[in-house]
Amino acid sequence: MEIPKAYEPQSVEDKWYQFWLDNSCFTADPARVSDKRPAYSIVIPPPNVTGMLHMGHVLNNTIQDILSRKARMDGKEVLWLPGTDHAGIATQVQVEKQLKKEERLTKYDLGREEFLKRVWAWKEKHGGIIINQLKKLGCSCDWTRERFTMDPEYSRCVQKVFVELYKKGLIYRGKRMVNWCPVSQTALSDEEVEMKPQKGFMYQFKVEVVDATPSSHGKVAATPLSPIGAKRDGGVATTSCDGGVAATWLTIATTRPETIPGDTAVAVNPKDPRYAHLIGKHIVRPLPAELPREQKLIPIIGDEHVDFEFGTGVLKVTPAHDKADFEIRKRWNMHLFAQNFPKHSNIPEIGIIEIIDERGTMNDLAGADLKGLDRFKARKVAEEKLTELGALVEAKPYENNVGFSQRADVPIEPRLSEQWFLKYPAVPESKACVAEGRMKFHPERWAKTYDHWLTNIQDWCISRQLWWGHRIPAWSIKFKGKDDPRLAKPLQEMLAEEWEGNEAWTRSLTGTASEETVFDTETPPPIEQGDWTLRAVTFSDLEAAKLKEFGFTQDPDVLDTWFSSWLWPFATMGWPEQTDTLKKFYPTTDLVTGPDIIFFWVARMIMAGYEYMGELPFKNVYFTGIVRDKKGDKMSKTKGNSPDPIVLIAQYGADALRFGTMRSAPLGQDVLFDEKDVELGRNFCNKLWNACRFRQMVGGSDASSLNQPKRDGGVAATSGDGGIAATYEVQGEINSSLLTTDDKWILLKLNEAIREISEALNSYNFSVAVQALYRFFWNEYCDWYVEASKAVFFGTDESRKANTLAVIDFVLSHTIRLFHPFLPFITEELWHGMGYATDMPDHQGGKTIMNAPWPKPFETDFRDAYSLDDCYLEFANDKYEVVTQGRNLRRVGNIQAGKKVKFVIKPSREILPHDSEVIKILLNAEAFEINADYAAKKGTPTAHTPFGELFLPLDGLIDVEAEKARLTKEVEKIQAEITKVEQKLANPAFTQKVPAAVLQEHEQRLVEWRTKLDHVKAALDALG
RNA sequence: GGGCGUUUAGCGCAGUGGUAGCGCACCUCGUUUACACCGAGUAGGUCGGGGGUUCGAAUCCCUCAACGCCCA
Repeated sequence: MEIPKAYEPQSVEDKWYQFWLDNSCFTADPARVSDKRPAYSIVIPPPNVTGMLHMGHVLNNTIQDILSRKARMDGKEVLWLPGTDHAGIATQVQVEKQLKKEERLTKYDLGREEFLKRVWAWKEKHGGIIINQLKKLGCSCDWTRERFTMDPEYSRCVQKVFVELYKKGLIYRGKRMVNWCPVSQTALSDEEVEMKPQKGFMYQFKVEVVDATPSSHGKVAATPLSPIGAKRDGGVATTSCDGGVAATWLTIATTRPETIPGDTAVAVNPKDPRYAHLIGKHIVRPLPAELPREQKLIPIIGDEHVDFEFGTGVLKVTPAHDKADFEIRKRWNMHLFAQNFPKHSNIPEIGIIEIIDERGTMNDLAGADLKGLDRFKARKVAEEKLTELGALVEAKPYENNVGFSQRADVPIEPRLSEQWFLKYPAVPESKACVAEGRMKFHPERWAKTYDHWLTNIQDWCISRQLWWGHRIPAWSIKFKGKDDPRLAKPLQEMLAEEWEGNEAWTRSLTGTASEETVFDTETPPPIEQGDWTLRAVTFSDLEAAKLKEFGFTQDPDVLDTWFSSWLWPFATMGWPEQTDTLKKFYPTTDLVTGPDIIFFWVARMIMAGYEYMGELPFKNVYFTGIVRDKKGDKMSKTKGNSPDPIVLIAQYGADALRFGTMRSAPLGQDVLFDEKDVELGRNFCNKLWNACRFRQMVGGSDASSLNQPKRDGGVAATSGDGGIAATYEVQGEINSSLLTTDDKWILLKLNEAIREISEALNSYNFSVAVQALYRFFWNEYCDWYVEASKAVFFGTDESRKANTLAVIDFVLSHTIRLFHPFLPFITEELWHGMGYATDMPDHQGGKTIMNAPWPKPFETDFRDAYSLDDCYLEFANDKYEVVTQGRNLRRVGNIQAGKKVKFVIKPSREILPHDSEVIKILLNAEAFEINADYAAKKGTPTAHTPFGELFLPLDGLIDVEAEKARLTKEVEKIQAEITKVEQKLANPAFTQKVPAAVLQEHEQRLVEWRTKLDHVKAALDALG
């Protein structure tokens, strides 16, 4: 049958993926786990359910697939658990965009319920895309266990966890500064904010300093300050206008003048000699301009955190719109509180004025000039206004870091708002397991980053003002007292019994033991003297129904997406039930993810693992690099520098994509991806294909030397259109006595490769493993062994031919297995097509290469049986050196690559017929003559080789001058080396101190170089 | 400002104290019965700069620089 010369991956890949699915090859069975068959598990980092496969996914999932497939071949019971993430903001934004584009509607037009229907519809339509793409890539996930973070059971886990943490007092509600995204209109956690350098201006404006005393009703009366002497650069300035009353001015620097109306204080460092004496006085805030002077007075306070150097050393404090300023206010007010307000009785508590609304628009309190403007527009207007007032001192271009919303890519607005927060559980355990090495990070350095984050950990803002996500399982109702008629009778009774102090209590409204609700009350704000809030938290549907009945309303917010993904390793395995899957496969073995989500996800999973399973969730974490383009830029949709992996797969094959990606992905470094890598992968697959094709051609079924077919193939391995057909049989036993030096050489090389590749994989060094495979297969097997084997196949010794086939089958059947984790499709095709599957029991490769045993380095017995002594490595290397030298001579003689010529050697040792035949073929020589008495003519190109003096008799056809020049250059090179070694050896410090072995090695090196020099000089002389 | 990482041939990378390597690209030759998605052979490097330790440094130490990432 005609076999295609080039490998055609498309049909092969689809065929085998379907075969694996049909035969449940990826399905893990906890019942099969035993001491002899240990469990191996990975949970996939769940991709965004509506996302598309990108190069980052390719890298990440190829690695997981390699680990999984290798573990199967190691005889483990493997669970690679897949699934998708609902990805709150990302998905919601996507659907909103679509809605706007196609129907010109906003989510508010539809209402929450209807909008969520649309999101689910979107999910149904697009949710399968990325899963199918992973299948295209060859991922061996257990699809029967596929999970989605909003599956009903999963949602229940999320709610259960929320309730338990609330009960423990770790979840609380609070009015805090949060990172607010004015576009998505939701709070974001610190981790979702990306700092980006931003070009803007540093504005300096001056304000008047006044003495002020608060009047009895809180208003401040001002008297201009008498002149003071201090005059500093940019700091305090005293001006005296026309003999009038002199005023003192402070200069303040800011990048956000639009927030001036929100300033409630000015802070200086109490240790700053320029300003310390001003603490306790007030300044006149320039904006809003229309306010009466006494309403614009704000205090100057001291705060040790103020940087002397930054700006003018005077900081405007906008507690409602800046995190640091919020903290300053808090510190100051606490300081006053601690001192019972004695010292600075003229400085009241610092207030807080919100001037920007949730959409990033200035509100009424921002003043007539700014009101209604977008915050960036307002900045311009504020600048104009300051100029108009004569307050603006300067505006200098300035670059600073601004927090951006990762999703919406707009500057976040620090904003005070009511949110849910979580105090992280199990922090000490989580820190210890990595610090003590029970959990390993690869590369190790990420452990530091992890530790640092855990040390400075901040409470997690877990609420999001979104609609798509897990609704917070908290309900509330307002009431005035336990007798408030707004409360249903049972609630009144409950309050009467339980409501003492502020402790939370648990009750079952439905009277069922398994269904319960946690209750708690919130104190009303003191000023309003408003209602109390009765809060109820439950994950029980029955209880929730009851709450609704009693008039409770559910919190409108949803939980941060990561609040569901941090449960992923066990929630996907059936937790809280103690399922068999959970029992056998948790903790998981490896986690493969990007370092960009080390805080978002990895750290939080570890904490959840300890909190809920009492154990770490995985033993190893492999952090991939970031995939960049060949110029080093991060790949992104907006830049358009990210190739579509699916297009690449269609063009080159999934194996090629995997191979190319892994080959260029060094441990711990970013991956500079180039389509050339995929092309290389395709070429490699083609080489593999053709090497097998060669085996098939030399050992076809009509070859008399081959055994009769043993069986009829078994698995339907072959395709009528393009596969390799099993038209011949696998060769049987290798006959030790018939092994050539080439055979021994390649077997020893194979052994080296097995060792090297296994070691690389065990240490997660994938690119090293791929490169070792590449080198072994291409440079050692194809370039030397296959070529050398032609000496046998073109000969007449049938038993030798059969033996060589046996060696080839041995090497190929091992090599294909070594390749399988990297190139799952082509290896499965060849495994069957070459007939290697038929020699194996069903569960060990007979059915699929996936379960074929991973090759092990040879045992001593095996080496002895086949006389695999390392001396054969050296001998064969010497032989190939003769060939290389000979090819060099061809080049010297300008012999065209295709032309057959005669070589002569004056042997320095015995050369057996087989070896001389190999040399002849590898040199593409007409003849390889062994002649101890050969007398070369002047001008005959010659080279010294390990087998003796090699000649290429050409009857003076060569360019003597060019060859002389080449050899002269060679002489110079060798002489330089000799000088180097001689100098070393002449140094007594060297000869006396260096270890004997090193000294000996240097001495021998000198001898070798000198011999070589003699030979090259002789060759030069021979040219005349 | 603090931390981490990187800097070796045109490009991408190996190289844990003892003769600087691999792949790709380049250049030359070649369609020989596995493969032109191929084969053969050249050429190409003061190992980022400076200093130190050492008989000996790409490798260890110090320092500077550039680039990248993370945290303030």
